Amino acid sequence: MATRDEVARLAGVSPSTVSYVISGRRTISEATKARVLAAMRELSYTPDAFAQGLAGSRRGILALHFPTSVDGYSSTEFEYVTAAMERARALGYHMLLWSNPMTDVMGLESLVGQKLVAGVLLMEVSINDPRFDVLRRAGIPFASIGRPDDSADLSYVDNDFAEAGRMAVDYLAGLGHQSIMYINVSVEDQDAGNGPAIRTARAISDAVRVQGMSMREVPVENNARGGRAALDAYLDLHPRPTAVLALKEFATAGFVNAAGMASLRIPENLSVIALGVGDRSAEMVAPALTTVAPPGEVVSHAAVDALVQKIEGSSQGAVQQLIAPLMTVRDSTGPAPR
Amino acid sequence: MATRDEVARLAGVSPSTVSYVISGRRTISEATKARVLAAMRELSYTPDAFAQGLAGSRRGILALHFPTSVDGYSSTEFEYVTAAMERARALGYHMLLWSNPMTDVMGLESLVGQKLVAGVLLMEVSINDPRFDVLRRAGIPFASIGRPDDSADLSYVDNDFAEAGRMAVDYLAGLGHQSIMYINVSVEDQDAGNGPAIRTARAISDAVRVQGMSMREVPVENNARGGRAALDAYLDLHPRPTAVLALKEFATAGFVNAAGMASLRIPENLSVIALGVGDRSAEMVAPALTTVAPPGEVVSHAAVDALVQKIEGSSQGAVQQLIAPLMTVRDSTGPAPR
DNA sequence: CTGAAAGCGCTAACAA
DNA sequence: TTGTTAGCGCTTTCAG
Repeated sequence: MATRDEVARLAGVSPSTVSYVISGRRTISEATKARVLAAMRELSYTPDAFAQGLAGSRRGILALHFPTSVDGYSSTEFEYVTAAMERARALGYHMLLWSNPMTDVMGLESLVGQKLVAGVLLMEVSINDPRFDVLRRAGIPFASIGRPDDSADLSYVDNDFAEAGRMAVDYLAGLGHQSIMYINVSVEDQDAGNGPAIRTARAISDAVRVQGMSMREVPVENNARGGRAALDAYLDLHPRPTAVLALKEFATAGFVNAAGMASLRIPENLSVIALGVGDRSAEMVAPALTTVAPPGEVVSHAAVDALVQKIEGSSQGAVQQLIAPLMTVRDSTGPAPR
Repeated sequence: MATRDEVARLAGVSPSTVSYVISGRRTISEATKARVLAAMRELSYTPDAFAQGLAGSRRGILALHFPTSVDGYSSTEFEYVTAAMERARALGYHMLLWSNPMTDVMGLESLVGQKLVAGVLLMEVSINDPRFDVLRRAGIPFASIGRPDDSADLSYVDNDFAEAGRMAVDYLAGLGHQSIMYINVSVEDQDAGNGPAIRTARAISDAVRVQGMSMREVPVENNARGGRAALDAYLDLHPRPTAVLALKEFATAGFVNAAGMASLRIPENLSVIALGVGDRSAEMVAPALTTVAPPGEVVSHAAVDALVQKIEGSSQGAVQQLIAPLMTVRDSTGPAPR
């Protein structure tokens, strides 16, 4: 691989001139610029990222912290990752996928201490997430997809759970449903401070109250077994709710499939709305799930934008944004049975 | 952030001594080692990754090239990514997720030219993948999950499609099935050189011949619509096969769901085996899919190991490994109807 | 408009 | 067992 000095020699200019035609931080005559560019192409020169990082301040890598999860990942979550990646690329950054456990505070400190990355984007943020303190103390730019409870000075992008809950409940109310069941994440997850679960529960119970409906909440694990457990819980309810709101896609699929086995007909006997589930997952299930979810790329894009703004100092203060959900009516919802 | 020189000063040693206690490339007396370690902790020192990369040879980052796909990603594919990430971390490397289109040869050249990454791991490899030439020419270590046709000198880890096809067909034969339909990827994907599709088709048709069975092949897009199209094709067949082998999870789910709508009973009327589909996806569908697939982490782990061996020169020659599939019998297979 | 030169924070060869 | 020093390939200030 050619170095900058070789390019300079070939072009008959000083090394710094080569740097300046690349960075554009100095006006260069068209003539020399052309010669330098030609030399660069001739030697197929690409600046060494480590040398650039050491000498300058610009570090062209973002870290995306996607903590390991026991439940595994859904394609919905993956959509966030790929969208973030694409946005980072569009803005001229590489994306380092970092998946240490959320509690690995030391690991995070060390990642940041290496100064490898220009900023950190956090995913799977909990209500009282320990990572914010670490990052704040380290003085590195960061932003998050999701937010903790104390988020006054933070840059984040999050789903508008309040709106999503209301939208789902209002839609069901419009179909004549009076009583719903909410399939929540497991109690352990709730205790761990799962923001989406907590905020969604709040939004739903508010909306239910406004509509004068009733609601039961059932916590289950996010897998097929959890879905079956939710169905068992449902069957034990008297009277049975006519609609179900569910948060996680594996549990939701499990519930719907178990309902089918039990000869419950969706949506004739029972309507189901999946919250926060992406299109592909919604269509893997029969009947295809009606969903209320934010467009995944919008969230990721906004979050990457917020992080980059912090890094490049192109904005003062924190960027805080709630992304409005979209409702996609598919085949799992219908009028309340009478 | 503290630098190495500050640590040295605090510990009362020379800067290089600090480096040597970190790298262990020199024997240091217990006394000074202890003092240096203490100073490092006191200043919470972490070596600067860019300085290390520039000065030394070791660049602690691997790139995982996961090309963007129009069909979106399944959770099965994501499992490969997360498993690779975990393995990289275990071996002391960071993982850069790189998702430029597969045809972006210049982008790949530039990534490599930056010398940011110590090696590249390729995913979604096609039969005549252009990336290998680029990497070979650049002289950078690389390995792949999947393999091209001309793979003599390459390091790769791939699924053992021949074995998978045989395993699936033999199992169906044992259940008395005589005639099967194979849901392949789209013709465009096949033309693009989709290795898994091509090798699986070959394996199945070989196994079918050996068993004296008959087979029909139907190419569809990997989404719910494709699955429905596959069902239409199935219903047009006379006589209808009693078993279906399918390659992609969204299409498979679409097929199974459409079959349910058409009152085809699985597995009573029709058995379905999903090839290469992960457990979570298999259980999102009703009935849960019998699968033949390699353990995803095994593939990724082996591939990362192969790459790191190339980087660290700890092995001569190419590492080539086919991972044996596992069959998980769930609810979508049963005896052939009579 | 362009060049010279001082680092950035390390690794590793050389010297003791 | 430890210290000294020459780079690694760039960015950017200081000088023309």
